[in-house]
Parts: sequence; C-alpha cells; structure tokens
Amino acid sequence: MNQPGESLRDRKKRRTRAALERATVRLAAVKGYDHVTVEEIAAEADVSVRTFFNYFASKDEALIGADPEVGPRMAERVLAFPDTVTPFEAYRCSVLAEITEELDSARELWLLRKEVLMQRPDLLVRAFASGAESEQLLASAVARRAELPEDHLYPRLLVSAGSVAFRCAVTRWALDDSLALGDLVTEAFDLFGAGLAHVPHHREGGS
Amino acid sequence: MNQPGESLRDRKKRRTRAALERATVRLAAVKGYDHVTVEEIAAEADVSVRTFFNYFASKDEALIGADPEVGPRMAERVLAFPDTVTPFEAYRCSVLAEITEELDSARELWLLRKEVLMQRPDLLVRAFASGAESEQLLASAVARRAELPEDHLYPRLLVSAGSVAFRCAVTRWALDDSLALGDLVTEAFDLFGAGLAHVPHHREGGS
DNA sequence: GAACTTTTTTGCAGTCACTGCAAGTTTGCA
DNA sequence: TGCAAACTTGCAGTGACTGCAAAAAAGTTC
Repeated sequence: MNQPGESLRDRKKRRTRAALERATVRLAAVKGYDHVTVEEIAAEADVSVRTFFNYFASKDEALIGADPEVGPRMAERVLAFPDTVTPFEAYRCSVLAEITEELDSARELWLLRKEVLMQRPDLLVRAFASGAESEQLLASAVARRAELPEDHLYPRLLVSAGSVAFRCAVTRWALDDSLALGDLVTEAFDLFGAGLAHVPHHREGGS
Repeated sequence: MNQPGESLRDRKKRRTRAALERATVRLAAVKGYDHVTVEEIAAEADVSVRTFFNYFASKDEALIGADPEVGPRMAERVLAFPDTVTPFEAYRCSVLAEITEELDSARELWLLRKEVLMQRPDLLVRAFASGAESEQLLASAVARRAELPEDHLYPRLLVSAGSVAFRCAVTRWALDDSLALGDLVTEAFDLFGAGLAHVPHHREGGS
C-alpha cells in the first residue's frame, strides 16, 4: 500500500514540517523573532517541543525552512544541463528555478519572511551558514561541469556568489517589492557574471 | 594623566579582550569548538563568565575575534583612495591591507583558528553574519565612491563578495597553507573582478 | 591622600535553545 | 490480529546568554 509515492506517514510528516515552518515565520513576523519561543511555535503547530527539534536542528532553520532536499536537487539540476551550457549559466538557471518554484508554492510565506528579515538581516546570513554541506555538494557539481579540480576556488566562489546574489536580492526586495525577486536575482547574477571590476551604469528610474 | 592615547584602563581592556580571544581559539583548537564552555574560556582568561559577555556578544564572536573597529576603519580606507582608483580596487586593497595587518600581528592565532575552521567551516559563515552592520557601513562607502544610490545592488554585492573571497580563501588555505592567504584572497578578487561568466583556466601545478 | 565620580567586574537568578534517553503511540505490513 | 519500524513525547540536564544591583578599580579634584 505504498505505491503513490506518498504514504500516510510521509504526508503527515510533510504537513507537520510545513506547520512548524509556517508557525515560526508567522509568529516571528508578528512578535519579533527573538520574542518567539520554540514552545510557542510547537504549541501553534500542535506538537511537542521535542518534535520541533526532530524536524529542525534550530529555530533559525525553521525560520528559513531549511530543506535538506534542496542541495541535492540543485546539484542534480546543474549536472543535467547539456555540455554546451556554461557552468555559470547552469548554476544561475538552477538557482532561479529553485526560487521561482519556491515562490510559486509558498508566496505568502515568503512575504511574511520578508517582514522578519527586514528587521534582522543577519538571520538570512546565519541561515545560509547551516547550508554548508549543501554548498559543498553544489561546489562539487560545478567543479565537475567546469572540469576543474575539487579544491579550485572558482566553484566555491560561484556557489557562494549565488547565496550572496539571493541574499542581496531578498534584502533589496524587502525594501521595495515592486520588483520581482527573480529579476533581482538575475540582475545580481549578471553583475557577477560580467565582473565586479567595473561599476555598472546607473539607470535612472530603472533598477 | 591621559595623554598617551592609552590609559591603564584601556590597556587592561585590550589585554582582557585579547586573552579571551586567545583562550577561545586555543581551547577550541584543542578540544573542539562545542566541547568548550564559556566557563572554561573565562577561567583560562582569569575573568568571570559575566565579563566574557561584556566583551563578546557570543562565543562565536570571541572565536573570530570580532573587532568593532574593523568596519569603520575599512570604510575610511575605501574613501581615502584617490578618485582615479576604481571602487573595486579600493575595496580590494582595503581588504588585503586589513588581512595582512591582522596576520602580521597575530599569525599564530590564525593558525589555530585555521584548525578550528577546518573542522567546522560553518563557523566562519556564522561569524560573518554578526558583521552585518559593518557590511552596511562598507556598502555605503562603496556606493559613495561608485556614485551609485545607497540601495543599488552593486555595492552590497561587492562587499559581500569580499567576505566570500575571504571565506573561500581561508577554507582553501586551511587545506594547504603552502599558499599565502593574501595571495588566495587576491586570486579570488581577480575572479570576481573578471566575472564569473567564464571558467578560468586551470593552471596545472599552479593554484 | 581623602572624598567623589565613572567604569569595569562580578555574582546571582532566571530564561531559553537544544540534547540524549527511555517510554508511549502510530503506521506499515504480513 | 500481531509484530516491527518509524514517530512523538516527556523528562532531566547542559550551557549560552541577559538584567540587575552590589563590589572593586581607576581616574579626578582638592
């Protein structure tokens, strides 16, 4: 009775995880991140505190909704592009795909998250720190595509640049969400792609 | 009796801070970061636990030796370069100056830190998160130099890229310290400067 | 050097994140 | 129905971190 890919158990776990994530973000947006206790979060999601920690290693992780599947999924995506695509493009597309997918499936959640991150930008950085092994995984994938040794700087730099692009885009998006997050990320990637050595033109009125 | 720039008090504070930093790094290198308690650190530095927290907001900060003066100092440096220097170069030089200065004055400490960060790369990321206001300050300085509005992506991206360059350089340095840290940072900046769109050549034997 | 102000240190009590362990409960499967 | 594996929970404990108010320096003034 386990064909449809999702057992009762799996569905329940998914729901619990989502409930915890949602509760964390909602409460943090309303009361301020550090005025929210894990106890409250667990209560809102209708589970015990201990269960909260079965799902997330920390409050930070819950806020950002750290998903262990993201890393592997993106690595797979990066490697799936045909060889004619540069590592840079492959990676950029993977990031964008992930973001738009995420945003499509949980836009309201991200709007709340935005509120929180507006008040505490450091949380975004901290949250990305936990994804260290994911970064390692992605860097390996990029290295393979770029035909560079594992320990070369380029893959790490590119992957980290992706994080930065995302982070900065979110920060800017938080100040003014008339721009689409995806566009901001794209713009950031463009700057990284073209090189930071020269200052970009400042288009009045545009971004 | 307060002319020579440093009163007894100032000297003592400096020494205490250094002792705490040193104790944190040393113990972490020996016993592993999370097997070290603040109590032990304080004991080794011969102060109370409460005093530890008067100097550092967290254990993380003590490990990295977060210095509140670095941000302002670098911002000043960035602005001090003549107008003929590009923002990119100004920033790159400021970062390098800071690093070599730091390394010259406390090389052994950094060698110990390396040990710790080798085992827990995420700590470096986390530590940089606390420097969020510093990043803001630096971004403003860069924006001014680049004649871009405060909220443009470029300054934030450049400053964050600097953090990344440093982080990745340290990570790589930790694996093989036959290369000078400064050279690795320079290499990273070069890649960012030239643009990540194209894959760099892989020089056999070289870096 | 005594009296006074300002800074720094300290102890203490308390909150909260997070962990391991040993039940208890639920779900999957035969 | 009955067993095994997966999930949840409570509990006890550790340790980071904070606010507060008193003790101890250090700097200043006469």
